[in-house]
Amino acid sequence: MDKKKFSSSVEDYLEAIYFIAKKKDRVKTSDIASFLGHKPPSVTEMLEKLSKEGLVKHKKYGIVSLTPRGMRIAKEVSSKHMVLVSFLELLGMDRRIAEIDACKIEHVVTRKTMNRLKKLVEFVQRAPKKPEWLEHYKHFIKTGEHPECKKKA
Amino acid sequence: MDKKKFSSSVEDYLEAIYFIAKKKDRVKTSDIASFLGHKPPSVTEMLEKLSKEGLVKHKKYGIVSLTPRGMRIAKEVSSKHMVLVSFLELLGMDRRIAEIDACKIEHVVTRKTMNRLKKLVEFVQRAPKKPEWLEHYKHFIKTGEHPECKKKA
DNA sequence: AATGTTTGTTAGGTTAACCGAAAAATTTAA
DNA sequence: TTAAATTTTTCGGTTAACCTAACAAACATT
Repeated sequence: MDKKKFSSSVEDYLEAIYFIAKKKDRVKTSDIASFLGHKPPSVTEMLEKLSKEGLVKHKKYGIVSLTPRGMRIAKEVSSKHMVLVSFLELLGMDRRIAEIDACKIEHVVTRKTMNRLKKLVEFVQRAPKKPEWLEHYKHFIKTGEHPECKKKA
Repeated sequence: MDKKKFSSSVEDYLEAIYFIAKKKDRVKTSDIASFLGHKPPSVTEMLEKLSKEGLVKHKKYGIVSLTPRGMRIAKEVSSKHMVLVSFLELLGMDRRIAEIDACKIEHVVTRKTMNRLKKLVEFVQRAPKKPEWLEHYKHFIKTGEHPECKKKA
């Protein structure tokens, strides 16, 4: 239906605003700039664009908020982010690296693949007991060997 | 040491040249253009750039080839691509979608995460027998239930 | 070898997303 | 409540990667 494709950059801004708004009630240009590591003029410019697109509410020199549409997209991106981080942590990556990858992958992955990864995370989380294969996998990473392949004694 | 970061676009061009060269001995501007879905002038422009960077050999109106450096990068990207496709197929994605995701993710994923995914693919491929958990996972995707969680009879 | 077709390059243009410097608005504080 | 400090915007630039239209080179055919 309403599946307009936004740039990585647009998604990053919306996600940033969403994230900042969870902690501070007034989101300012400078908050977004420092969060994203950009300079204020870039933020002003992007806010103008997002505002025209109906994704944020922002008047000159005022505070920033997400419109319902902006919020919906921010939540979608943020949810991809969380799934990706969980997935990578499952594989035993540090959270730090997991975050770096998630921030990139979240913008390019298809919905179908995203769903699969989400299912995988759920599959593991909802398993009745901690899955053995994950332990075996981690063992394989260290040693290059399958635990099942016992050498003859 | 020599870990210069190239744009997704540069990586795509190198990968395309590498791919085309596996089938045809003479890689031309138009081959690259149609492979990538770009117009010839864009290709000419990029070839100039890649040539200056020492990644391809190309003289006006001539054929294109990868330098050793270009080849190394092309192979790295292509190998990421293959690992990603294998991984996604493991999760039961169609090859078509797997390809789409791989083409995007290959440019943004960190080396560490790439290695983990590669290990996962190897872990499954080299398992002594087809891993049960993968069947269970696919069952979980369909039904939302863990096969182990048997209901009381 | 002249000519027409195909292919590749040049030239000029667009868009997205960043930047720094300077100007303007807002906020703080004397 | 005015002046100073801070924040935000405006303005003008830059870069990467695409494009179209026009031109030039290469190729293929007779």
